[in-house]
Amino acid sequence: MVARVFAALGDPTRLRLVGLLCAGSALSIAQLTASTDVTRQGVTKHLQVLAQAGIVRDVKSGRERLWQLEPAQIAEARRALEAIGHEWDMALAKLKAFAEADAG
Amino acid sequence: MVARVFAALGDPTRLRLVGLLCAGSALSIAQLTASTDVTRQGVTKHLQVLAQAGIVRDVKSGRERLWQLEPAQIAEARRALEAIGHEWDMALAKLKAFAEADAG
DNA sequence: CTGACAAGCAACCATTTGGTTGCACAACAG
DNA sequence: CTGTTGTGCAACCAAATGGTTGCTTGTCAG
Repeated sequence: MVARVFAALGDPTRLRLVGLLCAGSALSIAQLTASTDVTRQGVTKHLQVLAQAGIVRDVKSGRERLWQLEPAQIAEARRALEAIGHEWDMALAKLKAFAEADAG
Repeated sequence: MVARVFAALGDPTRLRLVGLLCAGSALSIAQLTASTDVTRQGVTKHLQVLAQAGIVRDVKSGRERLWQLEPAQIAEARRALEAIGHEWDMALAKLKAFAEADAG
């Protein structure tokens, strides 16, 4: 469900985490915590929300757990927004054509 | 804040309301309620959330209140997702170039 | 083995959210 | 004026959310 992806992105802290991860390198929980203003446990919870939405993926490496972006769901959300915008544009064009036919 | 837009879209009922409204015609609360499975008050609350995110706008007409899409915020959210995808692609290209230089 | 560091697990808490019901109010039809 | 319809407002409720603290577990260095 694409709504889950939007919900996962609808939090400033999580959006910041995504922003950090989209730079390409996989980051540990401790590293991500250093760039936010919440606790490590809070970051863990946010990462779980993002993972459940399919936005991030974890890879265990030694004693740390590295997180990286999984851009497929983000691309799907983007397509959903494009569809909304496109449908809206079509409706506007139809209204405009109707108004011009009415005036002419 | 773009996070508010994502949060507003992160609910199935609200996403359905947006889908109904992006067809172009402004709809009343009663009309929108008929296409969902929640109460009229529930729809009203959802519309308030969407309005606070700048996604919809209301126009009073007689005794009813018509709602229509305001696609500017949706376009901005779309641009945010595009930026994430783009930054991710750039990082991937950089990694690939590094790997090739390492191999060659 | 011992210590230090990364992370997990569980409990707990306040606030928000999604949803309801009940009632009041405004506007149109007769 | 009376009834019907569309909406608003407020209270209320259960569940989810965002966040914390405390303790345990696992892994690496010396």
